Amino acid sequence: MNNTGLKNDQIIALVDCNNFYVSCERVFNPRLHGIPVAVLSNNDGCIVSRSNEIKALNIPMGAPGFKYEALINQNGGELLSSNYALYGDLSSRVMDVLSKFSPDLEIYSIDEAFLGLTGMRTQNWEEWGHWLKRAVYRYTGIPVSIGISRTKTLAKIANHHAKKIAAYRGALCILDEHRIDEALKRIKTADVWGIGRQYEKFLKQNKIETALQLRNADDKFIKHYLTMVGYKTVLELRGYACIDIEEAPRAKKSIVSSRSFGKQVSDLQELEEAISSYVTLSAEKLRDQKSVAGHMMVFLSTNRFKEGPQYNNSISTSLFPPTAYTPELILQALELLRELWLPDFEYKKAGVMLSNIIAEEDVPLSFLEANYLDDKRGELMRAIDKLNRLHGRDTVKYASSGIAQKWQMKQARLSPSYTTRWKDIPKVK
DNA sequence: TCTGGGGTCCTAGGACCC
DNA sequence: TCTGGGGTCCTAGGACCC
Repeated sequence: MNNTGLKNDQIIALVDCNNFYVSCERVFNPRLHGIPVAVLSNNDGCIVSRSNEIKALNIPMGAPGFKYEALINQNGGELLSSNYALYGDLSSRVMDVLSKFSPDLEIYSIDEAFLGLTGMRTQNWEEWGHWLKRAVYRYTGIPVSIGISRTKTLAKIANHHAKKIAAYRGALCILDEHRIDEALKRIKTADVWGIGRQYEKFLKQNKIETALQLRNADDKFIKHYLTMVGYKTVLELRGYACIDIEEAPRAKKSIVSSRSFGKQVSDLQELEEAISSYVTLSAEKLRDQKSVAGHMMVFLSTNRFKEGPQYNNSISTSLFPPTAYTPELILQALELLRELWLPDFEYKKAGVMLSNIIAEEDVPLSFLEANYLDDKRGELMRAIDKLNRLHGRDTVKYASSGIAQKWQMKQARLSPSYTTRWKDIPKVK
């Protein structure tokens, strides 16, 4: 809740990249324009980004790729592996452009940002939105949609319409009551930010189907059944800002690294390699935000879509003193894994979660155990992180992560890393 | 053959204490 | 006969987000 909790004169824009991963692929591969294109999740599993042509074929979000491969091919389309190096890089370019338009920028996800516009002067916000949209496209090649209103939740709704209704040409501003009512009337509760499938179902049973009906719902009823979180959503629909723009990203309270394997894995040693890679990744993220973890969990599971004996289990340990020293974390994780592992199962996925995360400087003093940051171990981590940042991930890696890595995920349809790897830079002939 | 990965917040209920 | 009531901390599970 912000300080006032009162109806406000804020102006907030939500900028959302259209079909982001597909749009990234199209920036460097013009052949993909105008044909159905979908991008798959890790391990070439589910469809996580769809071009409009894919949506027109009624292929749902999250569907397993293999089920729709034939249909996509028949329509001259393409299925691609996800290329996060590319998307991450294009995302920062988009955010960079946005930061020139307002100092008040919250990067909400890889393809979305809120812009605080309060205090800016313009006669026509929609015109301003179209101008911003053109600028982002010109500098990055990424098409975006822009919604402008009084609260984040309302800006999301404006954005939704801007994207869906062609006449708005990608930007919509809803500030006066009449326009807000019109926008809310035309949106289902499930399309409201904060209302998911369960709440939609529940609300429908109670004759609340549109955002407008939700906004007008009884306070007590909402608080009781949708908790305070849902109540804040309703207040936001009424124009009371409850969710502030956060310019600085908050430190993570938990960090998970997990992957499905490219094949079934039974062998303990292969699992050890995987776990050790995941720990390495998690610890890097931990040090990136200048934190240490006080708790670690390792988990392991079989393929839930396959017949046969299932095993799905986890085991955890406390870390004292809390640490981000990779070798120590690997040691502990492997110990946990050996306890967790049972022979004769075909494993499909494993992972590591670090939690009880605190800032480096908040590590309690201990007479028994020195803080890793204060001795050679800290120096080592800083040196390795620097090398990997400079020369690419895994320039320096741990022997326990293995060389062969036969369990690695499948990425059969990966596009080149046009912007982040020298040898993949497109050549102009 | 082939079904992702990474987060947050809130609440209820149990354990424990006085 | 009569079986309190409040506080805190922790965890598991459920809702949501991208």
